[in-house]
Amino acid sequence: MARKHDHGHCIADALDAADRLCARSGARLTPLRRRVLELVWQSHQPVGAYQVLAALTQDAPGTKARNPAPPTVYRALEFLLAQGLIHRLESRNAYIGCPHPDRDHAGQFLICRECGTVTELVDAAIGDAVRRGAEVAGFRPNRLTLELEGTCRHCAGGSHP
Amino acid sequence: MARKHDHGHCIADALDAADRLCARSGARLTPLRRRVLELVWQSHQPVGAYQVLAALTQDAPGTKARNPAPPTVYRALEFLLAQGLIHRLESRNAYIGCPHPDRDHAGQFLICRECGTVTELVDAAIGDAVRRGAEVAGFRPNRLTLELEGTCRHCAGGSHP
DNA sequence: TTCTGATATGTTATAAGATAACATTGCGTT
DNA sequence: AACGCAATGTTATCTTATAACATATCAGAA
Repeated sequence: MARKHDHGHCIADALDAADRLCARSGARLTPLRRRVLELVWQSHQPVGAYQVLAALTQDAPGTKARNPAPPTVYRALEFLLAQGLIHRLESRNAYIGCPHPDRDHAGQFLICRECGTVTELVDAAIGDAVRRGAEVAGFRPNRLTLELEGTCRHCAGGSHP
Repeated sequence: MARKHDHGHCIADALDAADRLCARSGARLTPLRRRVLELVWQSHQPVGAYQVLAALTQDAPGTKARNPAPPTVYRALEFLLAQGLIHRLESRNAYIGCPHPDRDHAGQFLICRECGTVTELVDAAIGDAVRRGAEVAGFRPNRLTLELEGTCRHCAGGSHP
């Protein structure tokens, strides 16, 4: 996540991918759900459910949802999670868009303390190590939560301290 | 965590270790904090802050804290976390006693969906893999959250299904 | 011993995150 | 048009967590 990039492109890509994925799977990416996905993608920082709610509330009053309530948002988020279009960051109670919703994967996240940017990792070695560790303990794994808090390349790097 | 074990022993051990650790470090393990630690150790299932609060409320009315409020509990939990005596399970918003508070380690947890039992792992291979993955991304790691949800040996095992 | 400053705890109020339960809408099918 | 189903709206409430300020307690200095 470079400091400067065409984020509009990120959003457009994500929405396109979502359209394709849902078209293929038959899942209904309704305008509301699509809008929530777009809002979650506003940045590479995780977004809270109530931030999404606030943004929805800002939407032109002419829109369907004139005064959305929490369940509206949580239901949309739930749908997007189920489709693998977003992830939930447990350590932050927040949500973030998934950059490769097509691939099946456990979320592994690097969360920067300085700038809040979250980078998703898909590291087979980590997955393997975890699986092996679980196996030794006789544990049959299902869902992995892996969140690493620290300092990202940009915030640590000498170029712009 | 076998189905049957002398859990009183677990608790006693944990409290002893806490006493020793705090004595050495100069941290003040007050009666309240010690009591909260004891309550967190009531089981090998994670315990919520409000469960601790409820238990504290049950304590003999003669005790100092006749009607404790949330901050009382959260402050004690915060202290125990800082001393490494307990861990927080982010995916559950709950707390669990640390079986080896002396060792410096990142929390790696196996959480059973069936029985709720949490086992703490200290797996160097996992830690290494994560560090390596972070390094490749130019990320300087600080705090690791690793929680694996699944089925534990006992609940999966054929002996008592 | 008494004072004092720091740390710990009490108290009140509220913020933030999430869900239960039921009502309504909208859309495709028959 | 009538039905059935999925999505959304609505109201209320629950759980988790913290802010802000008051009081108490303890260790060490005077």
